[in-house]
Amino acid sequence: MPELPEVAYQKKYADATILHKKIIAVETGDKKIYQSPKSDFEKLLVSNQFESTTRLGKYLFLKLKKNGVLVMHFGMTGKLDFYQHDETPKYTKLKLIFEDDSKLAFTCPRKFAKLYLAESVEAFQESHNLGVDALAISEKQFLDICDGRSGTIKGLLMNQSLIAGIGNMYADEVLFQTKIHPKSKVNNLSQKQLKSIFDKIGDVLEVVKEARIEGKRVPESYLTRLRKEGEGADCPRNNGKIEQIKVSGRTTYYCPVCQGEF
DNA sequence: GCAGCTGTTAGTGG
DNA sequence: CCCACTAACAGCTG
Repeated sequence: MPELPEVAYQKKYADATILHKKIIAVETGDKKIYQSPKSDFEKLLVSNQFESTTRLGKYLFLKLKKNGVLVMHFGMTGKLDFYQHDETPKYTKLKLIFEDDSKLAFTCPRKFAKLYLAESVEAFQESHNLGVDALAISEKQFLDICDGRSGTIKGLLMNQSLIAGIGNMYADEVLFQTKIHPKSKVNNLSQKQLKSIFDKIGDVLEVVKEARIEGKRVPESYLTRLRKEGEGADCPRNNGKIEQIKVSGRTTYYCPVCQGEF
Protein backbone atom coordinates (compact mmCIF):
# COMPACT_ATOMS: atom_id res chain seq x y z
CA MET A 1 0.00 0.00 0.00
CA PRO A 2 2.85 2.30 -0.70
CA GLU A 3 2.78 5.75 -2.27
CA LEU A 4 0.98 8.87 -1.07
CA PRO A 5 -2.46 8.08 -2.55
CA GLU A 6 -2.52 4.60 -1.05
CA VAL A 7 -1.43 5.92 2.35
CA ALA A 8 -4.15 8.57 2.09
CA TYR A 9 -6.59 5.71 1.65
CA GLN A 10 -5.23 4.01 4.79
CA LYS A 11 -5.68 7.26 6.69
CA LYS A 12 -9.29 7.49 5.63
CA TYR A 13 -9.76 3.85 6.60
CA ALA A 14 -8.29 4.44 10.05
CA ASP A 15 -10.37 7.59 10.57
CA ALA A 16 -13.53 5.68 9.76
CA THR A 17 -12.83 2.74 12.04
CA ILE A 18 -10.63 3.19 15.09
CA LEU A 19 -10.64 6.73 16.47
CA HIS A 20 -11.63 7.33 20.11
CA LYS A 21 -11.95 3.68 20.99
CA LYS A 22 -10.15 2.33 24.01
CA ILE A 23 -7.54 -0.31 23.24
CA ILE A 24 -7.88 -3.15 25.71
CA ALA A 25 -5.30 -5.58 24.35
CA VAL A 26 -2.26 -5.49 22.10
CA GLU A 27 -0.57 -8.37 20.31
CA THR A 28 2.77 -7.82 18.64
CA GLY A 29 4.17 -10.24 16.06
CA ASP A 30 7.38 -10.38 14.05
CA LYS A 31 9.96 -8.21 15.75
CA LYS A 32 11.41 -7.18 12.42
CA ILE A 33 9.13 -4.26 11.67
CA TYR A 34 9.30 -2.71 15.14
CA GLN A 35 11.72 0.18 15.38
CA SER A 36 11.53 0.28 19.20
CA PRO A 37 11.28 -2.65 21.60
CA LYS A 38 7.93 -4.40 21.27
CA SER A 39 7.36 -3.95 24.98
CA ASP A 40 7.40 -0.18 24.48
CA PHE A 41 4.61 -0.46 21.92
CA GLU A 42 2.59 -2.70 24.21
CA LYS A 43 3.02 -0.43 27.23
CA LEU A 44 2.11 2.67 25.29
CA LEU A 45 -0.89 1.28 23.45
CA VAL A 46 -2.72 -0.67 26.13
CA SER A 47 -5.52 1.40 27.67
CA ASN A 48 -4.71 4.21 25.29
CA GLN A 49 -6.70 5.41 22.27
CA PHE A 50 -6.19 7.21 18.98
CA GLU A 51 -7.32 10.81 18.83
CA SER A 52 -6.55 11.73 15.24
CA THR A 53 -4.41 10.82 12.26
CA THR A 54 -2.04 12.71 10.00
CA ARG A 55 -0.39 11.68 6.78
CA LEU A 56 3.01 12.95 5.72
CA GLY A 57 4.53 11.51 2.57
CA LYS A 58 4.18 7.76 2.76
CA TYR A 59 3.85 7.75 6.55
CA LEU A 60 0.70 7.58 8.62
CA PHE A 61 0.77 9.08 12.13
CA LEU A 62 -1.79 8.00 14.70
CA LYS A 63 -1.88 10.45 17.55
CA LEU A 64 -2.50 8.91 20.94
CA LYS A 65 -4.56 10.42 23.70
CA LYS A 66 -1.71 9.76 26.10
CA ASN A 67 1.94 10.23 25.09
CA GLY A 68 2.92 10.65 21.53
CA VAL A 69 2.28 9.07 18.19
CA LEU A 70 2.27 5.65 16.57
CA VAL A 71 3.95 5.94 13.16
CA MET A 72 3.29 3.52 10.33
CA HIS A 73 5.21 3.02 7.13
CA PHE A 74 3.58 0.48 4.83
CA GLY A 75 6.62 -0.69 2.91
CA MET A 76 5.50 -2.55 -0.21
CA THR A 77 2.70 -4.67 1.19
CA GLY A 78 1.54 -3.23 4.50
CA LYS A 79 -2.11 -2.41 5.14
CA LEU A 80 -4.73 -2.02 7.83
CA ASP A 81 -7.48 -4.54 8.36
CA PHE A 82 -10.38 -3.65 10.67
CA TYR A 83 -12.72 -6.48 11.56
CA GLN A 84 -15.13 -7.87 14.14
CA HIS A 85 -14.74 -11.63 13.76
CA ASP A 86 -12.32 -13.86 15.65
CA GLU A 87 -9.92 -14.93 12.96
CA THR A 88 -6.64 -13.03 12.97
CA PRO A 89 -5.71 -12.09 9.39
CA LYS A 90 -2.72 -13.69 7.77
CA TYR A 91 0.56 -11.77 8.11
CA THR A 92 -0.67 -9.76 11.08
CA LYS A 93 2.27 -7.93 12.68
CA LEU A 94 0.33 -5.81 15.14
CA LYS A 95 -3.15 -6.45 16.45
CA LEU A 96 -5.17 -4.09 18.59
CA ILE A 97 -8.36 -5.14 20.30
CA PHE A 98 -10.80 -2.39 21.23
CA GLU A 99 -13.25 -2.35 24.08
CA ASP A 100 -16.19 -3.03 21.77
CA ASP A 101 -14.38 -6.20 20.65
CA SER A 102 -13.56 -4.82 17.21
CA LYS A 103 -9.98 -5.29 16.08
CA LEU A 104 -7.36 -3.64 13.94
CA ALA A 105 -4.61 -5.66 12.32
CA PHE A 106 -1.56 -4.20 10.65
CA THR A 107 -0.58 -6.82 8.11
CA CYS A 108 2.48 -7.06 5.91
CA PRO A 109 3.51 -10.26 4.07
CA ARG A 110 6.86 -8.94 2.90
CA LYS A 111 7.83 -7.34 6.20
CA PHE A 112 9.20 -4.20 4.59
CA ALA A 113 6.83 -2.12 6.68
CA LYS A 114 8.02 -0.28 9.77
CA LEU A 115 6.35 0.82 12.98
CA TYR A 116 7.80 3.62 15.07
CA LEU A 117 7.00 5.52 18.21
CA ALA A 118 7.48 9.29 18.08
CA GLU A 119 6.93 12.36 20.18
CA SER A 120 5.20 14.23 17.40
CA VAL A 121 4.85 14.42 13.64
CA GLU A 122 7.28 17.33 13.52
CA ALA A 123 9.90 15.54 15.61
CA PHE A 124 9.65 12.47 13.39
CA GLN A 125 9.87 14.50 10.20
CA GLU A 126 12.99 16.16 11.52
CA SER A 127 14.72 13.06 12.81
CA HIS A 128 13.93 11.03 9.69
CA ASN A 129 14.89 13.79 7.33
CA LEU A 130 11.56 13.85 5.54
CA GLY A 131 10.93 16.53 2.94
CA VAL A 132 7.80 18.55 2.31
CA ASP A 133 4.67 16.54 1.61
CA ALA A 134 4.05 16.24 -2.12
CA LEU A 135 0.50 17.56 -1.76
CA ALA A 136 1.51 20.47 0.46
CA ILE A 137 4.51 21.76 -1.44
CA SER A 138 4.32 25.20 -3.06
CA GLU A 139 5.57 26.01 -6.54
CA LYS A 140 8.35 28.12 -5.09
CA GLN A 141 9.45 25.35 -2.73
CA PHE A 142 9.51 22.94 -5.65
CA LEU A 143 11.54 25.23 -7.88
CA ASP A 144 13.97 25.91 -5.03
CA ILE A 145 14.44 22.17 -4.53
CA CYS A 146 15.18 21.74 -8.24
CA ASP A 147 17.68 24.58 -8.28
CA GLY A 148 21.24 23.34 -8.61
CA ARG A 149 20.36 19.65 -8.85
CA SER A 150 22.35 17.57 -11.29
CA GLY A 151 20.56 14.23 -11.14
CA THR A 152 17.63 12.84 -13.10
CA ILE A 153 14.18 14.32 -12.61
CA LYS A 154 12.81 10.92 -11.70
CA GLY A 155 15.42 10.51 -8.99
CA LEU A 156 14.51 13.90 -7.56
CA LEU A 157 10.79 13.15 -7.54
CA MET A 158 11.37 9.92 -5.62
CA ASN A 159 13.79 11.44 -3.09
CA GLN A 160 11.82 11.41 0.17
CA SER A 161 14.13 13.84 1.90
CA LEU A 162 13.27 16.47 -0.72
CA ILE A 163 9.62 15.73 -1.50
CA ALA A 164 7.75 13.16 0.58
CA GLY A 165 5.17 10.87 -0.95
CA ILE A 166 6.05 10.13 -4.58
CA GLY A 167 7.38 6.67 -5.44
CA ASN A 168 8.20 4.71 -8.55
CA MET A 169 4.73 4.48 -10.08
CA TYR A 170 3.61 8.07 -9.72
CA ALA A 171 6.98 9.54 -10.60
CA ASP A 172 6.52 7.76 -13.94
CA GLU A 173 2.95 9.04 -14.17
CA VAL A 174 3.88 12.67 -13.51
CA LEU A 175 6.60 12.53 -16.16
CA PHE A 176 4.31 10.81 -18.64
CA GLN A 177 1.66 13.47 -18.10
CA THR A 178 4.21 16.24 -18.61
CA LYS A 179 5.79 14.50 -21.62
CA ILE A 180 9.23 14.67 -20.07
CA HIS A 181 11.75 11.84 -20.30
CA PRO A 182 12.47 10.28 -16.88
CA LYS A 183 16.21 10.44 -17.46
CA SER A 184 16.19 14.17 -18.10
CA LYS A 185 18.69 15.99 -15.94
CA VAL A 186 17.01 18.48 -13.64
CA ASN A 187 19.45 21.23 -14.60
CA ASN A 188 18.59 20.79 -18.29
CA LEU A 189 14.87 21.35 -17.80
CA SER A 190 13.35 24.78 -18.43
CA GLN A 191 11.44 26.70 -15.76
CA LYS A 192 8.33 26.09 -17.82
CA GLN A 193 8.91 22.34 -17.77
CA LEU A 194 9.58 22.36 -14.03
CA LYS A 195 6.39 24.30 -13.43
CA SER A 196 4.43 21.79 -15.47
CA ILE A 197 5.92 19.00 -13.37
CA PHE A 198 4.87 20.85 -10.24
CA ASP A 199 1.32 21.19 -11.57
CA LYS A 200 1.11 17.52 -12.50
CA ILE A 201 2.38 16.34 -9.12
CA GLY A 202 -0.73 17.88 -7.59
CA ASP A 203 -3.05 16.69 -10.36
CA VAL A 204 -1.82 13.11 -10.49
CA LEU A 205 -1.72 12.61 -6.73
CA GLU A 206 -5.17 14.10 -6.23
CA VAL A 207 -6.71 12.09 -9.04
CA VAL A 208 -5.17 8.82 -7.92
CA LYS A 209 -5.94 9.53 -4.27
CA GLU A 210 -9.62 10.08 -5.09
CA ALA A 211 -9.65 6.95 -7.21
CA ARG A 212 -8.16 4.91 -4.35
CA ILE A 213 -10.57 6.32 -1.80
CA GLU A 214 -13.60 5.88 -4.04
CA GLY A 215 -12.47 2.45 -5.17
CA LYS A 216 -12.40 3.54 -8.82
CA ARG A 217 -9.83 2.97 -11.50
CA VAL A 218 -7.43 5.69 -12.55
CA PRO A 219 -8.25 7.44 -15.85
CA GLU A 220 -7.68 5.72 -19.19
CA SER A 221 -5.18 8.39 -20.08
CA TYR A 222 -2.88 7.25 -17.25
CA LEU A 223 0.31 5.30 -17.76
CA THR A 224 -0.28 3.71 -14.35
CA ARG A 225 -2.96 1.54 -15.94
CA LEU A 226 -0.41 0.03 -18.32
CA ARG A 227 2.27 -1.12 -15.90
CA LYS A 228 0.97 -4.66 -15.79
CA GLU A 229 1.06 -4.97 -19.55
CA GLY A 230 4.63 -3.76 -19.42
CA GLU A 231 6.80 -3.11 -22.39
CA GLY A 232 5.01 -2.83 -25.71
CA ALA A 233 1.69 -1.55 -24.35
CA ASP A 234 0.01 1.06 -26.52
CA CYS A 235 0.46 4.66 -25.41
CA PRO A 236 -3.02 6.03 -24.64
CA ARG A 237 -2.19 9.23 -26.52
CA ASN A 238 -0.62 8.14 -29.79
CA ASN A 239 0.81 5.17 -31.63
CA GLY A 240 3.87 4.92 -29.39
CA LYS A 241 4.73 1.69 -27.61
CA ILE A 242 5.56 1.88 -23.90
CA GLU A 243 9.20 1.11 -23.15
CA GLN A 244 10.80 -0.13 -19.98
CA ILE A 245 14.16 1.15 -18.75
CA LYS A 246 15.98 1.57 -15.44
CA VAL A 247 16.26 4.98 -13.84
CA SER A 248 17.67 5.57 -10.36
CA GLY A 249 17.72 1.83 -9.97
CA ARG A 250 13.98 1.43 -10.53
CA THR A 251 11.96 -0.06 -13.35
CA THR A 252 10.63 2.84 -15.36
CA TYR A 253 7.95 2.96 -18.04
CA TYR A 254 7.63 5.77 -20.53
CA CYS A 255 6.49 6.50 -24.06
CA PRO A 256 9.40 7.30 -26.37
CA VAL A 257 7.07 9.18 -28.71
CA CYS A 258 5.50 11.55 -26.14
CA GLN A 259 8.46 11.80 -23.85
CA GLY A 260 11.13 12.02 -26.50
CA GLU A 261 14.81 12.02 -25.74
CA PHE A 262 16.63 13.56 -22.84
C1' DG B 1 12.81 -22.48 -11.55
C1' DC B 2 13.48 -17.60 -12.04
C1' DA B 3 12.63 -12.70 -12.44
C1' DG B 4 10.27 -8.90 -10.96
C1' DC B 5 7.64 -5.83 -7.73
C1' DT B 6 4.06 0.60 -5.56
C1' DG B 7 9.86 0.76 -0.55
C1' DT B 8 14.15 1.83 2.16
C1' DT B 9 18.96 1.36 3.35
C1' DA B 10 23.94 0.31 3.24
C1' DG B 11 27.73 0.02 0.45
C1' DT B 12 30.43 1.14 -3.73
C1' DG B 13 32.04 4.17 -7.02
C1' DG B 14 32.10 8.23 -10.17
C1' DC C 1 28.27 16.48 -0.70
C1' DC C 2 25.55 14.85 -4.86
C1' DC C 3 24.11 11.07 -7.56
C1' DA C 4 23.63 6.33 -9.84
C1' DC C 5 23.58 1.70 -9.14
C1' DT C 6 23.39 -2.90 -6.60
C1' DA C 7 22.15 -6.02 -3.15
C1' DA C 8 19.37 -7.16 0.53
C1' DC C 9 15.09 -7.70 2.85
C1' DA C 10 10.41 -11.64 1.97
C1' DG C 11 6.44 -13.43 -0.14
C1' DC C 12 3.73 -13.90 -4.13
C1' DT C 13 2.88 -13.89 -9.10
C1' DG C 14 3.60 -15.02 -13.87
